[in-house]
Amino acid sequence: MSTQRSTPSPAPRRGGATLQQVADAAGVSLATASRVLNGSTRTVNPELSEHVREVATRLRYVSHGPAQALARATTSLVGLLVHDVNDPYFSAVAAGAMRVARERDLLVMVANTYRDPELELDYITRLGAQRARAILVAGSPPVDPALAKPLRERLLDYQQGGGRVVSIGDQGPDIDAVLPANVEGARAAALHLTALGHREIGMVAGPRGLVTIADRSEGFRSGLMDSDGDPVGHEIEGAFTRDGGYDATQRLLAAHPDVTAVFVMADVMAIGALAALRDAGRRVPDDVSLVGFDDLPICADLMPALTTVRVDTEGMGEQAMRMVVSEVQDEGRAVVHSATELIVRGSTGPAA
Amino acid sequence: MSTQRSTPSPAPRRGGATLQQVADAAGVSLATASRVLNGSTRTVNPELSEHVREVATRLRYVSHGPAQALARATTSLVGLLVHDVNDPYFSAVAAGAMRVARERDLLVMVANTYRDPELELDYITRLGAQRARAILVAGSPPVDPALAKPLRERLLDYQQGGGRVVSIGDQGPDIDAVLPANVEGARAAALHLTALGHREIGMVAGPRGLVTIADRSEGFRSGLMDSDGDPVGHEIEGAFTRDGGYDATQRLLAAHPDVTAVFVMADVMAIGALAALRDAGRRVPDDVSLVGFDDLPICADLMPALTTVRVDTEGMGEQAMRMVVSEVQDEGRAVVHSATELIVRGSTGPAA
DNA sequence: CTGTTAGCGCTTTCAC
DNA sequence: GTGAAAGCGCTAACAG
Repeated sequence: MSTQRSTPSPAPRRGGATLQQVADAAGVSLATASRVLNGSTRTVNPELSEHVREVATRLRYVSHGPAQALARATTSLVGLLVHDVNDPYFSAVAAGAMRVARERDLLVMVANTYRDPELELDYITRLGAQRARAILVAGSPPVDPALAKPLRERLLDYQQGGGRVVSIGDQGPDIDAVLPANVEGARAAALHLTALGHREIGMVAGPRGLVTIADRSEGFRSGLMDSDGDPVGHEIEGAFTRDGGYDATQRLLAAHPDVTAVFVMADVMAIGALAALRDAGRRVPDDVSLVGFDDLPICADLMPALTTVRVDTEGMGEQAMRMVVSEVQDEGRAVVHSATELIVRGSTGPAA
Repeated sequence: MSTQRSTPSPAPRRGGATLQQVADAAGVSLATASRVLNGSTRTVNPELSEHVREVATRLRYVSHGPAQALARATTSLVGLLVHDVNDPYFSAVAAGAMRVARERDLLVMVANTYRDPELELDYITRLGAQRARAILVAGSPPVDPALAKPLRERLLDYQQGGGRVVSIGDQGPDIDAVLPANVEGARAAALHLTALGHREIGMVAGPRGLVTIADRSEGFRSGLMDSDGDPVGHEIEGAFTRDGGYDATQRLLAAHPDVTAVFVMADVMAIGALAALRDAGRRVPDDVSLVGFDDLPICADLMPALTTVRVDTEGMGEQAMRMVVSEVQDEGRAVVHSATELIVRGSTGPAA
């Protein structure tokens, strides 16, 4: 576009001085400058070192990440795949992960996949292209092996290329994971409800294709099974959002007006369920008891406060990030379990 | 650690094949392979192109981001500085920013600064070192120029190095910004309350050092000023969290038991305020009206639903990210305003 | 403890 | 339309 100049003017350098310039200005070799400025095990004469450091500061030297990555064949970048950062569940996981990333001097690239398999694959490729040192997968994998396979394979590819993968939720063999006790938590919720005398119980599920939901559903049913009085669960599916919960609850009430308790498999949805119950004129917990899952911070401030199953979301994020920087196990994959706990609050009470 | 080998075994390549290997396998030059595989304006014979593409796929070639960054002197990485991703306000901004980042094929590195100035500076440096193409600053800057200066200067440094900076909130001259109408929104809240007949009004502020809070406080006071009946505002400061709001409201009630309305300058805090009011036996809105700020999604589902000032958080995130990739203005900085709107719900009513 | 010297993988003139 | 070659900025042997 611009006219060619015969004397190539020294374009204003993009990122300050280069290491070479610092070395020259300090009267040392490139190697020495490198050693003092960018962490090396090799030791350098303290005085010289100090001098180089001064010159670097004066020249506003800033290391060139990409160049270092190229030379070192490794980066300090970690990818984090979430369904949606704007969902409190994932933002908590992200916050946990970032806390330890910060301690370890890692930069976190967050990718919102909107639960779109194509996007997920694409992001993994892009993170691989950036030579991210690791990828954290926070979203629940699909139950259907056919659907899970592409993701899993792409992850394995990436892993084989030298990257580390840690998943929150089971992505199958060879992929390290931290596993929330969804089954146990849901089971506890069921026992709680049946102990209160509930027999006709609604189950508001999120997308059944997700193992998270499948596990919670299964755990709840197993709890029902082991309770006296032959309690029965009526399951309905909804979108993984507030409105999805609202909508599903309406349908549940229409189909089974006699339920005295509802188990909603995610708090985001439970918020909608609470609204639906209210709009339907059902008092909580007097007419209908409500139990959620995840224990989002807002739960305690809902009216009534929501009984729910606590999941240590931040802790899982931290744990996953810790695994990323840990030594890889020689034998088999690393699996860490994260406990869940039933938190009883005001939204549950004895059956009417 | 491991014993030195005389024959340096060809270590399993970290990221699959290199461009050179693809070129060789395809029987073309490195340059040609580069042209077909990584976007170039130069045109290549369609057949040859197709052939190279096939070979690349077969060899599982994945471009090497850092190497490209080095050669091109530019990256597709953007930094996003937030106080805390786990705060719904920031996670919404992040979600908006990521949506357009995705459209533009940009990867977003998110940094949690916990409102720590040191950390902020450090992250900017690190993002600069990674040669991030731009930095989005989402957190409110400090009011005190002395405190704002280091951040501002670091940002300017980065910008001078060729990076783009866009801030949500005013970081001063030369830094592009998207500015939420905090003053106007707060003003509207005041007018709403005084119109309902309130005269003794509590103001629960977040950290007064932040311009966001200062603006909201100022706007509210100006609204009070322009109202009839000489309404008076009692301001109290609290931490920028649910508990901060709870605590500050308790103190407010103790100091000014006669308030009939409370304006809380952030919804996160308003959630705590609502609880404090409830715990103090004040009915909302019968005894005390409550107005928040931000319009977090949960507001509509609180009991009562919270009257609040809507801020287009996601929209601001989108806008900011859009500015990042837009042409830089030749003259002066780019500033975009984002409107706010009072949303009246159940938490406000006529003065007792 | 310090300097020399190969690259790391890719882009981009510049010739052909 | 295609290839050869010169780097981009830095690290890591290797030799002194």
